[in-house]
Amino acid sequence: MVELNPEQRQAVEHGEGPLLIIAGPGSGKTCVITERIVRLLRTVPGLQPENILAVTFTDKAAAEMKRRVREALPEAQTAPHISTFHAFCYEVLRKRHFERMLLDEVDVWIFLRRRIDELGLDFYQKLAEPGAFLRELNAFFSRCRDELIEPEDFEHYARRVEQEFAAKGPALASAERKLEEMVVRKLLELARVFRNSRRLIEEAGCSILGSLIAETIRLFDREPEVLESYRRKFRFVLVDEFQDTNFAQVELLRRLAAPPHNITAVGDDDQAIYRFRGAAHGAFEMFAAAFPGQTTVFLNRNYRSTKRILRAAESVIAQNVRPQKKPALKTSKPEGDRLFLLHSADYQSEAEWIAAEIERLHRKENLPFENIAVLYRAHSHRDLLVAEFRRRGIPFTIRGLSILSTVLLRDLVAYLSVVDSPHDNISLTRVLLAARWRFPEELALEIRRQAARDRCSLYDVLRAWEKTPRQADLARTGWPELHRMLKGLRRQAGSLSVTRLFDWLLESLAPTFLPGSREQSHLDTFRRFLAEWEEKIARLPQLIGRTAEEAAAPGAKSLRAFMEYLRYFLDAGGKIETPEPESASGVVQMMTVHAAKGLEFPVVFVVSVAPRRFPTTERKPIIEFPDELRKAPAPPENIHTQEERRLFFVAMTRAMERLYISSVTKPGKKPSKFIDDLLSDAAVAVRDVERIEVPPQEIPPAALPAAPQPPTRGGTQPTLFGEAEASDALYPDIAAWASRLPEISPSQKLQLSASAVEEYQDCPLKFKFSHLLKIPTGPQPALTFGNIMHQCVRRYFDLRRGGAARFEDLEEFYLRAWKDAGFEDEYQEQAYKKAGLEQLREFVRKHEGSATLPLDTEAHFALDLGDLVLEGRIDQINPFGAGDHAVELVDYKTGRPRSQKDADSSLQLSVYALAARDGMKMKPDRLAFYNLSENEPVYTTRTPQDLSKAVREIRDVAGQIRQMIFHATPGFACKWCDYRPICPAHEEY
DNA sequence: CACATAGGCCTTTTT
DNA sequence: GGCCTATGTG
Repeated sequence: MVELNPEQRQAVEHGEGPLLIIAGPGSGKTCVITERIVRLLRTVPGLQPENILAVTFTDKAAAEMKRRVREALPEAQTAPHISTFHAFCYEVLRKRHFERMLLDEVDVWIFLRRRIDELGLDFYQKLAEPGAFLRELNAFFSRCRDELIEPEDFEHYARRVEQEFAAKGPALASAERKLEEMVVRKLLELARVFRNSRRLIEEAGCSILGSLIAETIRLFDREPEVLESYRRKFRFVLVDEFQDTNFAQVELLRRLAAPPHNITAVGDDDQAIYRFRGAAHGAFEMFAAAFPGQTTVFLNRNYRSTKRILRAAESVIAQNVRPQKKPALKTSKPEGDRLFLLHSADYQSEAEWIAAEIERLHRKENLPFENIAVLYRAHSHRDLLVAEFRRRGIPFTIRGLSILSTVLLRDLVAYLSVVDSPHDNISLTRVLLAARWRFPEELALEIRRQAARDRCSLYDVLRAWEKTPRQADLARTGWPELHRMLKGLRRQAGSLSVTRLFDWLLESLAPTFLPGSREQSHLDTFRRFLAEWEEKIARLPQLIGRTAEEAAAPGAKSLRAFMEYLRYFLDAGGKIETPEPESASGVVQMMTVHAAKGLEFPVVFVVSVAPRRFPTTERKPIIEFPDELRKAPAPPENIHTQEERRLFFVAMTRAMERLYISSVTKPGKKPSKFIDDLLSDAAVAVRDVERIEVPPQEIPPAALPAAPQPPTRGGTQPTLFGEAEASDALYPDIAAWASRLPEISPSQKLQLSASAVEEYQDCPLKFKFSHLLKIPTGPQPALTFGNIMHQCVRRYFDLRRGGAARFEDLEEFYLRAWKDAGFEDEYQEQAYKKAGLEQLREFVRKHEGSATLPLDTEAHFALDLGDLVLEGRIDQINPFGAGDHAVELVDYKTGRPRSQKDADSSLQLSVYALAARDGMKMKPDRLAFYNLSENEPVYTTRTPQDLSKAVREIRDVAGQIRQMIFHATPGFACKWCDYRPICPAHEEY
């Protein structure tokens, strides 16, 4: 028997009736639950283990609780039912012949993406990215499910709002009416899509994981005798992490725990951090309403942290509005070390200082690495620190690491992609970089140049060369061997299962890893992902085809299908994570604060506590849940900050002995709000906190031109390819390759276009890849479409020049010019095709009656600026106004409509104006972006000063190019960058 | 004080 | 690409 404190004992010994245990961090909560189960079994007459139901939120928590109970009751023949909410519901439903396959969020996304034409999308749709809103829509439907709102309920609501609008609409002012009309239209669309998606999923014999609870409640309400049998069976119900329950879950518990409500809820509202995935605000309020007459016990004795850590954590959480008065955390532990409040001016300095400190703790204080945890708010916040750990050789492990970003998997996926589509230029580029293929960069560059000239793929060039004297050059490389291997795999790709194909690929490459190594574990995880995919599509072929027949076609389950699935998987936000290692001894633990919940470490670093990082800025969901439909208590106004603060509180209370809080702010800027919170209690600020000013780095590395780095890998690690000799042959050294200086002959004038300059400004490395290394990318829907539309506009004016321009003629031209290159699928292609035709129809209508003909179309220019040549093509030059040589320059835009602001600040228009003025001796008095999507032009002008400024901007870029500055600037735009698979900024090791 | 502009950011996750 | 916040400007 464990020794219990008075509050713990009260919780354990409580008899019948609802019990609420508010358990602060480190207060021995799991122990209390376990002991309570043991005590109930010993004292309640006739109570058997199987009469107890205990629910948690995660598998991990359930497994842990099972283990503890088993240890406490070694003599028991049976065991209490301990599982997650979802597993419990699944079991209940299955006993009632529920045979549906469960889809998680990613698979729901993929399933619906394949049937996007059946969803009835209108407003929530994007041409360039058909699945763009799917995640938001699913999140919204999931929100509805958490509030027990079914498609029919939502439909009722939408209809009601529609009727209200019909009644009051006519009285509204026009602008307001339009706005409200839009709201109604969106609601009706949501109702329609909700209904359709539910129907499609059900027709396929599936159910959404998140709807299990609602379905179980429906079962209980429909068949009271089923509920009654569970009530009789489970005489006591215990729920862990109660603060994370949502309305549906409370409703489920309310049905299970009938009077006298033998339910025990354990939780802490100060640790509620899962609102984003549906946890309701005010779970304890709901508890009080559902189970009247509760006894509340506060467990506030902390067995984890020092007094100083607890006082600091308390001073932070005290800034939250807390409805419940609860006693402060106390401990019999010593005062302990002071907290270290670090302050750095930038993230690089922060990373270096922390890495150095960890090194020091390990060397000087003999602290084992596994005693140290680094916690961060978002995964991306760890990047610099990881680089620093690697540089210093500090061992670490990352929880929740997506293996697809590791070098090994990026390599293997590239091979798979080349096997599937040899014309995937980027993947082939990556494959050829492996030392094993001995493919010199000079040769690769020649091939890329040839591909650019011939407008074909790298693979086309390689194959063509095999029949020419250039074959001799190829023969000196590993290409013949690689090509043989790829062809062999490709021959089998249509018939072999992906797991077999993958095994074959591995045999061919013969990588060797130490058993238990990180690489081996990643490999195993990916292999398992493939096997699970095969099982999944065997049960639900509709995941890989739109129709069952399509999915059953011969070869449908092959590599092609998998690669497509993988693409969708990533679009859907899917992540393949490594399983948690059995033991993490000897390595620093890195994880998000969310992942750290429930864990404890002797030394904790909370990093990047900075404005907009921690707390993050609030981002409201694109589709907001209507207040009117909410059944759980309404959240307070500043809920976001409060939740972030709880997260910060959770982070702090993970520390047992020593806590480092690392604040980052540029000089003169305000630090994170949480730093103020930490220092809000004057006594704590003075007594318990030691401030450390981290010296800034001399030069932030991002500002440096990328210098070739010595290979840091290899050495003691095994080599990936058995026959490669050099130690750096483990992986293609993307970083070293990407930082090789390109050859620009100094005598040659730099040739630049407006888009090239903009590309450089966007990401210098991207510019280098495309303009200097000439790495070709594949066709893209937006570009294919844009190209066709430009041809059509040109055709229109050609027709007019020859007389009449009828829409029918243009239509015929359009359909003949159509190319199917690059589209994601038939749906996207048809959507584009339709939109283009509509735009052209409107274009013709709009230009009826206009008599002006262009002076020129697609006018090429090359403007010599002395040290560089500006090149480009002006879509259209029109006569404009009365002045001599006065013209209007028009650029047609097919994508997102450009705004006035876009036009005013466009470098492209400035360059056109420059070319017209200085190269063609015209007066560009008006510039226009013509938005084809809405058939509206946006006009702007440029003053001579504007043009000088543009020239300066271009010269500035040219100067940086001459200085060979080509670092990557990773950011949000990377999501759409074709070069991502070969970008060193996206390699994790 | 109201408004424009520039700069920095872009989560967390259940069978 | 869009949004939010801190900062600059009239």
